[in-house]
Amino acid sequence: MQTPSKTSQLGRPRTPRLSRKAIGRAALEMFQEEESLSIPRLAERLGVRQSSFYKHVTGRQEIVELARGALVERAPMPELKTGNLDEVIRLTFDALRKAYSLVPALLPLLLTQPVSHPAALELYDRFVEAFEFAGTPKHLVIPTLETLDSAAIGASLDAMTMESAWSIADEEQDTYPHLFAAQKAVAEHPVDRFAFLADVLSAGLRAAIGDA
Amino acid sequence: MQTPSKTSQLGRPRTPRLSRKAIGRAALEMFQEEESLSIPRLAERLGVRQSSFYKHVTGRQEIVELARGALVERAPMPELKTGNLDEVIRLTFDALRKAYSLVPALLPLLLTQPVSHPAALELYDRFVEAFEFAGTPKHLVIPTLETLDSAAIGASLDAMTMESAWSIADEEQDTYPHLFAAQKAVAEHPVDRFAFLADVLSAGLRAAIGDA
DNA sequence: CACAATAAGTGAATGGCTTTCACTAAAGAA
DNA sequence: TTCTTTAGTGAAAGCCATTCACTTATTGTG
Repeated sequence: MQTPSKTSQLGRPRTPRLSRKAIGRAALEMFQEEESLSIPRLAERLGVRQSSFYKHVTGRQEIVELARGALVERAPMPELKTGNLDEVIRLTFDALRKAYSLVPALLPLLLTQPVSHPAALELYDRFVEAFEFAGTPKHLVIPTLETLDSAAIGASLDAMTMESAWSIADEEQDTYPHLFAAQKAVAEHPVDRFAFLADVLSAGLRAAIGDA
Repeated sequence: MQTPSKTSQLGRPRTPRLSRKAIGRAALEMFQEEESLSIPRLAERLGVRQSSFYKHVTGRQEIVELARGALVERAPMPELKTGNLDEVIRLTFDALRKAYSLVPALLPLLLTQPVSHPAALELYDRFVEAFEFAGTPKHLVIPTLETLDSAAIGASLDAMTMESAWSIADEEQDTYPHLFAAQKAVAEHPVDRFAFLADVLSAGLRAAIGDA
């Protein structure tokens, strides 16, 4: 008649097994490794049953938002205390694309819900501060940030749809002659997409902001 | 003993009830109206059982690609036979964003799979032709198109996450002072995001292409 | 023309998913 | 100590995509 040391799993555990932070981190990890999020599988990773999540979180969407938080916390915030607009543009773009590139599979989900995680809001708050410090007119700061954010997401997703965004079957090459030739041209003379985008954004934003 | 005129629904019908084109159109319509795609509900719309789709299509992803085709066919192709680079940039961006804005809910799905629908490939083929005609170096045409495409998608998605991409609770306004102030500034002095982006892209791409 | 092969639907089933809810047991407050 | 709240469990409901054996019509072949 031994004591039921058999960890009965039922009832409140002596030490908590879950927390919002742990959920966010595990979700991010899962996105990186499996390119998708499933609550049963996340539960398995955390040694817990699926229903347990709903004590900490209202649903799937909130888990995604926690993953955003975990992503931001992992991403290093650059020093932006320069007054140089070009530098702020490039550093911001680079910080964003580096973070996003870690988890391309998460991006479509991040895109469809507003940013509400405190860590993410704080990050953007600092970006805003830097743009204002660099002389951006107040009403253009948000559009500027949105532009950089979209561009960083687009670039990271492009990198995910590896190779090319356009998939042309061999026998169709003559049907789309210009597109096919252009793909060949860039294959033979590779262009660093990130650098290209950074140049475009830098020149474009400086022009748009300066004209204001 | 009357003949079983009761349309038995079983076996091959005298006239086809489905086609790839019809599926694509219905899927696009469903995305517009319900902001999501479900095969059972799509079957209901088309007066058919869910399993029927798999005679025309290999799976969900292919239905999404057919929706892309339907979207392209609905979108009007602009006249691009000008040699003016700025004009080509603006017309391309505008054509893309107009098409994407019709179905923002579809965009995250389009982003995650390569373009393979013939109508879409033909559209991009013509864009490529126009950029070459306007003097873009061959190896920069694809990066340029990708930039415009990402920007158009980003802008259309921003418009979907209505109001603002950043959701700050009232009691947190002081926690993110710069972000909050910037949001107020743009609210008081509204900026046309599409026009802003078009200006940025135009200036930026012309600079990047010219420098090549 | 007969008849085999193929094509287009159906219906039922499988296995995945998210979410809810009554429950249990521990922690914390009064 | 007793009461309330908290953090887990387990079972179930209701979605979803996909598969497969089946039926019936059409198409191709000798």
